[in-house]
Amino acid sequence: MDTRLPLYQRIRDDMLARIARGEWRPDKPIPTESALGQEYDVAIGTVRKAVDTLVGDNLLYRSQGRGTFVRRPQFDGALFRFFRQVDAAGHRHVPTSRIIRCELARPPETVRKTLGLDKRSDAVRLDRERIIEADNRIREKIWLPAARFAALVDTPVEDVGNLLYPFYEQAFGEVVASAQETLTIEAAGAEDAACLGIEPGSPVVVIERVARGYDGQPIEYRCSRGRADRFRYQIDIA
Amino acid sequence: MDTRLPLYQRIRDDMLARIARGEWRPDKPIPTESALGQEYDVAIGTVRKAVDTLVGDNLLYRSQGRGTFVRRPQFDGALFRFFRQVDAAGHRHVPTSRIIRCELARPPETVRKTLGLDKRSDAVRLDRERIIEADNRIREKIWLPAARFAALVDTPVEDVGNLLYPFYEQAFGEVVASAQETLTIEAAGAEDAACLGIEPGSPVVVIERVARGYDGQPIEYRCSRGRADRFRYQIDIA
DNA sequence: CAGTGGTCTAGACCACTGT
DNA sequence: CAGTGGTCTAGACCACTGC
Repeated sequence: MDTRLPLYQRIRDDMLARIARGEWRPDKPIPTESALGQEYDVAIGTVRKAVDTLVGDNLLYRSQGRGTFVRRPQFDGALFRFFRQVDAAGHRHVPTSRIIRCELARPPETVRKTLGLDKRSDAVRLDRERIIEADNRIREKIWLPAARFAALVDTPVEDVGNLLYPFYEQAFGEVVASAQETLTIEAAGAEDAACLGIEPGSPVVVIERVARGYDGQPIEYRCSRGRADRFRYQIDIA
Repeated sequence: MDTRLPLYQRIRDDMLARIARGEWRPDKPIPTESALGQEYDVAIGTVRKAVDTLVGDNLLYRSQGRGTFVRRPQFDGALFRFFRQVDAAGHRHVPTSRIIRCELARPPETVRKTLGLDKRSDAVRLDRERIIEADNRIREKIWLPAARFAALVDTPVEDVGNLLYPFYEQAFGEVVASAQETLTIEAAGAEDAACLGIEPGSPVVVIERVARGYDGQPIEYRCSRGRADRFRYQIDIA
């Protein structure tokens, strides 16, 4: 505990650690402000300021009269913001997912480094196809650290739902709290072209994602490919 | 003034309006907290809370011992985040800009609606080429409301610098405070292919941007095109 | 040194929630 | 109704800036 930092920042850091280590779970209330004030032996205003910063960072949310709760991160849908998912009639499609492969394998060098694995360790490889529209699919190659996810290879694919992050939390207690995505364009190879229903050489959008827990440790590496002509991404800059 | 809103929110709204109408200018200090407390006839803590929200939204910044200042928005560089701008030696390139055309013209329907112009009004059309690397250029088509920017067509192009937003502020007092960008991929037409030095049909990244002032009113419509094979975009999701 | 924002406290009162 | 967070106040003391 760095005593040079203001009290409210030290309290903030401690609260963040309690979320990261799972002492406070998503959608569950944290102790009341007066209880925290007593526990940390500070005035309520100081606790409020610490809570304010975490609310500002979207890690907590307040509900007047009920309490303050841990935010459950919700961005499994982030990928779908990238692709048009509205059909001619204006209906939204919820993409379905199909797991093609799930096995222990030796990850490529870049994936190994990204996940922070040592040289000799295997990882769980998960290949998946997602169907946004009849003629618009996404191919995903996913890598997970075997240390935490090895049991996945023995899980029947029926037990894994359409969305992976809720499944990670339910089955392994791993909560994805943030992610970094890198977006590039490349020409489709023969295999991708066949899978995506386009000509070889047609442009393909490649989205690489590293998903991390509250503590910043990498949980998942994911590489998704889809046809570029159905791609649309919108961003607000402030 | 809606008296149902908390005091600090009403003060926040009023301060925002003072920024929007230019009473408080970028990089200039606003009145001290105690002065604002007297002016609004509230306690300093209430002013602090109002200022806190504006600092949180990045519209103000504090400097201890000096004062609180209006943030000068800085995202003219936002476009460059999209394209690789580091050469083989690791040096960063500052793109240069060349204005190709600057005239009054009738804007396309979509541009007219985006800028909120009525049917009969012209707009300033600005075509520009930006050079990121020797073989990587961007073509920009820019539209500006004639009501505020008509004098631009009589301005020598030498007076316009490499960056447009600082010029808008210096010459017209218009400050760009936010923007929305939409990113899609399309096949290069003959003209774009020639300009960008690629084969017709090659993939091109299209970035449409609407730039707005502090008050949310549209200031500029901009459409930029560049070769997709040099494109890279990185985003953090939290 | 005077003046600024930064931190921390203490307490009053209000608005909302669930029982 | 009791308990929660939401608003607002008032004031003490600290740390930094510029003259």
